Amino acid sequence: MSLTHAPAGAVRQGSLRELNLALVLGRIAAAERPPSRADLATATGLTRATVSAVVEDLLAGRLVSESDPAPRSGAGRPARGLVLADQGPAGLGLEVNVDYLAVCVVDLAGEVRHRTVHRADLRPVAPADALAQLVEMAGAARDDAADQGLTLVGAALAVPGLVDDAGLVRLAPNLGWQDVPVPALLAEHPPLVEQVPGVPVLVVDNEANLAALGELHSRPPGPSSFLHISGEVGIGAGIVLDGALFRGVRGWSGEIGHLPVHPEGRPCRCGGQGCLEQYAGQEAIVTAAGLARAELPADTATARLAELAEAGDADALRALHDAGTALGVAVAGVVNLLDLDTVVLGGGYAALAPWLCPPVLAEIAGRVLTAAWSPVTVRPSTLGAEAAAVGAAGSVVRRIIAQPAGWLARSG
Amino acid sequence: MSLTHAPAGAVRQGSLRELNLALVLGRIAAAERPPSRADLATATGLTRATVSAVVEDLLAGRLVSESDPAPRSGAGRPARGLVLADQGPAGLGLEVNVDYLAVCVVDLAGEVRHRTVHRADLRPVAPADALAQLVEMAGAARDDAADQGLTLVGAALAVPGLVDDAGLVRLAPNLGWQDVPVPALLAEHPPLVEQVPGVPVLVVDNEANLAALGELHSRPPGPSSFLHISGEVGIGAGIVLDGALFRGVRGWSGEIGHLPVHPEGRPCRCGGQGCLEQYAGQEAIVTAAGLARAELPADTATARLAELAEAGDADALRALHDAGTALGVAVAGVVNLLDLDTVVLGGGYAALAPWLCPPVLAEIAGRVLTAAWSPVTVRPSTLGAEAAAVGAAGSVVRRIIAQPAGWLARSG
DNA sequence: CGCTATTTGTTCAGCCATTGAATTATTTGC
DNA sequence: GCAAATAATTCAATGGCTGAACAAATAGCG
Repeated sequence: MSLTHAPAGAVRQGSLRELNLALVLGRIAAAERPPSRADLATATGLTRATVSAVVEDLLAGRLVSESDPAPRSGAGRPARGLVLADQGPAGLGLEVNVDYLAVCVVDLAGEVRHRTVHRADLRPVAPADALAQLVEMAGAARDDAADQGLTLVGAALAVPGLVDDAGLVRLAPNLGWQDVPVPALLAEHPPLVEQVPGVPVLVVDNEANLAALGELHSRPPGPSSFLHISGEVGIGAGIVLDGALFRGVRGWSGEIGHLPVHPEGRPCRCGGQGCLEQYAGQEAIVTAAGLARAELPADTATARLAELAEAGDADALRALHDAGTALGVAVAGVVNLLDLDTVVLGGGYAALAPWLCPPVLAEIAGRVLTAAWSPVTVRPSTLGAEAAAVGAAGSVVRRIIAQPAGWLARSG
Repeated sequence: MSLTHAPAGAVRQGSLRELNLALVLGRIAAAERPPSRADLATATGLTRATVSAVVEDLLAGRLVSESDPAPRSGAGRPARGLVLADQGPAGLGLEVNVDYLAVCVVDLAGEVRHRTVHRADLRPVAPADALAQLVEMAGAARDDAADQGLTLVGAALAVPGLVDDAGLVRLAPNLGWQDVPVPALLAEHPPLVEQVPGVPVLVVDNEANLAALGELHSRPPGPSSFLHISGEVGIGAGIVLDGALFRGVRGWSGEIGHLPVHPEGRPCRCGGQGCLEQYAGQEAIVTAAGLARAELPADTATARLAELAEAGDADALRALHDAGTALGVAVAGVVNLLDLDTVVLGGGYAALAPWLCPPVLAEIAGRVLTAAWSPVTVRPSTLGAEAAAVGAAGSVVRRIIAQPAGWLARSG
């Protein structure tokens, strides 16, 4: 699942071109402003002749296009800028969450070209029905994308739960899903995307992982190692190390919600005691703020909390402070362990960041060994509400950028 | 420091050979039994012709040698097995610890070909003097290695503390070192190793990191992702993910000793409260076991504890159980976060593993979300006392294996 | 013992992609 | 209008991989 580095396998004759296609395209994608062929040559270390040849392939495959020359001072023939094509391959992002379904389409440049959200309580809905609705939304998205000259080449589905390698959703507790064979259920519908060598038709992954990937690929480019925490009913984390998502041995990394913060504390539904989720999960905060859960559906709890805190409600402020402290204890442990310098608060935490950040930073300052020498940044996510869907779609186009040869082979 | 994947930079004409040299050599190193050229061809996907050419380079550079044909049943021309050369490049491992200096030499195959340990309390010794003594030991090691046909091509030094990118030891609290410019101090002595392109003359790193690398490269090959915990006076961890050591953003990962296990508990010298070190560090265990610290030098405390536990001493058993429980809380958090399936207890913990493992496993079973589906192994380190020195030397030869082109260019 | 089947390893012409130098293209500045 | 400067392309040369044919060395079998 690692997207950034070259294949560990054999380097055959043709791999050379494959690798340089990926190298050049990756540079174009990472550049701040449209680079010229000459820029790419100096940046990559290839000769201008090679870059020209590689770019010609990319242009022919409609992965990049020439832009207006970037204004430059000085003499000389003006450069022709290269940008990722705004037509061509695109990724389909899908998300099933507790209180909404989301579908979006992201193009090569990372722009969201289509977005549909359907708000509904998904807990009483059977998985097959939820997926059927998602497929319907995706069909409309594909048509919209086609009108914009985009071809969907892969899909990724975000779910709030544990997913195994085969795409089986083992357990999504807050959604009430257990052992749902998503790929099999989706296979009953007509295919949504075109098959391209090297790009899986469907990837199913944890929403926290995909939201973290979205953050990784957001513009302007941020750090290449960070922790992305999705605070919803449960608390999940996506761990990005050296520009790649770390999924763990079985793909179940990031269960930060069950880090013990008070080992002899409140029992948790996971069987443990004193898990973070019991102190900083949505329900814990709501309860601590003195709000009746019954009158607060999951999808408005966060907004209500932010509203109260904004108004200066003492109970809400105290609840958020306590939650932030518990979160800070857990984050301090993670930072001590992994030596990260950035923590992103996403999901429901994004809106609560103004009140959560101070106590988190305080715990980090007091508990992280190296905090004195190098500061840790804690900030809210830059992506909006359906970050996981955007990240999912983005993960598809990143595959094309990492391995353009497959797409080029397809389009002749 | 990532050893497995291809360079992220340009893939020039000659890189092809470089990559395939590394690929083939890596396969030879990883193989259980000496592979033939044909085996390598099928394993790598290269043609037999290419493998022959690549192997010829490796043979000419004395990185591999042909072994007696492996017994094989069936018809056909017998294969000639390829093994890593037992002469040629070797790595120098150095270690400064609280109570000993260690030097060792490891060959390409990972065999320890020389080992010297000098036991002494290093705390009152000035860093420059300690390093001078180490250099003297290393000189003898180099001569011994040369007699065996080995050429030292790089050195790695393990220290129990935080090291920055430049090799500056920022802080080694238990050794009493602070801001010690190790590379500058060693540069005052005659060079110990031959310069080889692509292999740094000296790497300074945390002992926990290097011990973890040693575990990673030990035979038979273990898992490619695990946590290696060095329990000494302080508690450090080396984090190996997907076959590569994860060093963190600044190289200071693995400070597991300061994971909060009782957030409002005992104050720690790091400024935090309730850090693991206060409950499972050597001093904490010794104190809890009712032993007077004064009469127990650091280097015998662990042995004494094991002795008492073996004899059934109730205080010692209770102290170890409590320490194991605290350790288990921290480890459970790490496993939840990173989804690892193996935890290795090294350093002083290795000898105490029989008493530490049960409570650690109990905490994991109770606190890890996925424990029910997939078990976590907790076991003592297979390397001996000076694991960090062996790992340090091993890290040098792994560089040669990952980038053989540099050595081959040198030896003509 | 000799023949065949089988597997290993090498040789060699062909080919693909990169290289580096020369060439063409297009602008700014004087 | 011309020189300087930068961008991009063309093209013969080169290095390394490929695939097929060939040589080498053994087991099995009559």
